[in-house]
Amino acid sequence: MKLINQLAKETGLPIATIRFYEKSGLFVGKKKDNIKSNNYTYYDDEVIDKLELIRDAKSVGFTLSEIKELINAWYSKKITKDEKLSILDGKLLQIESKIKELKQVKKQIAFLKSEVEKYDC
Amino acid sequence: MKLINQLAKETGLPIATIRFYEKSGLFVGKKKDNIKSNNYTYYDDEVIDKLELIRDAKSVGFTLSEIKELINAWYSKKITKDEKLSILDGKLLQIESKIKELKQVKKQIAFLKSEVEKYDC
DNA sequence: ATAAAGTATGAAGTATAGTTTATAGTTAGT
DNA sequence: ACTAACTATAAACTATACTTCATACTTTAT
Repeated sequence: MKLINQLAKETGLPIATIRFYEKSGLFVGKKKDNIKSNNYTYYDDEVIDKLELIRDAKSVGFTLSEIKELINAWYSKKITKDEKLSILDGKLLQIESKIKELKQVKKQIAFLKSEVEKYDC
Repeated sequence: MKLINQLAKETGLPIATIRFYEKSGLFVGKKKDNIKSNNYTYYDDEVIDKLELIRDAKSVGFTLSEIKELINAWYSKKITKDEKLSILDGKLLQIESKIKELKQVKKQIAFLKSEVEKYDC
């Protein structure tokens, strides 16, 4: 079980950001009832995976609420298997389309490059 | 030469968004001096290309200021050829890394799917 | 035992990317 | 000629995603 500082070290995310994500419902930590002196929150290793998923998914243009939906598709017990699979398939489609758009942008940049090289503009 | 309504129709972007992008310096339109009765702005076809680039690049996580940098690398006359090429190469690297992250996210989703299918959770 | 570092919480503040509203003038269709 | 649709501009407003601040308590190292 890890404290928030540990999460920050392992993921490279600022503590305040991790707290913000937790508050946004992207994951939860646990309070230890047997420890009465403090109010610290403990996180298990699963949270590291979630934070890394958040980091990656964000950098390719997913919003936090899309990521939340994705995470819930896996971890939530409130939705059926079929609903989970359909959410995951939806995300896969979204990713395919993002890959297409990235290739499109890449093509445009390659074109710009060749133009810059051709004419000494 | 196109009016803003035309740009909106061709790109699918709201007029207000196009105005916002123009105000943000992502492109410029032209006022026609010979027409004295109105104050309309006219855009040439290049602007359509820019708007499509903005749309695609945004959807894969580029910020407006990153996109501006990219567009300027091509259209600006104020920077040298080598500077342009180095900016474009930088963007290509950024795209490569985004593609890697997308593949990573895809892998994670595929894994989640297989788990959902395996155990009937 | 005390100072430095860590944790919790709430609230306010900031940056980015728009969207909406208000006002006013212009053009096009009938 | 007149109405509907279009254009311009500025300012206020909104949503998302953080970041900073203030306060207070806890743990760790020396």
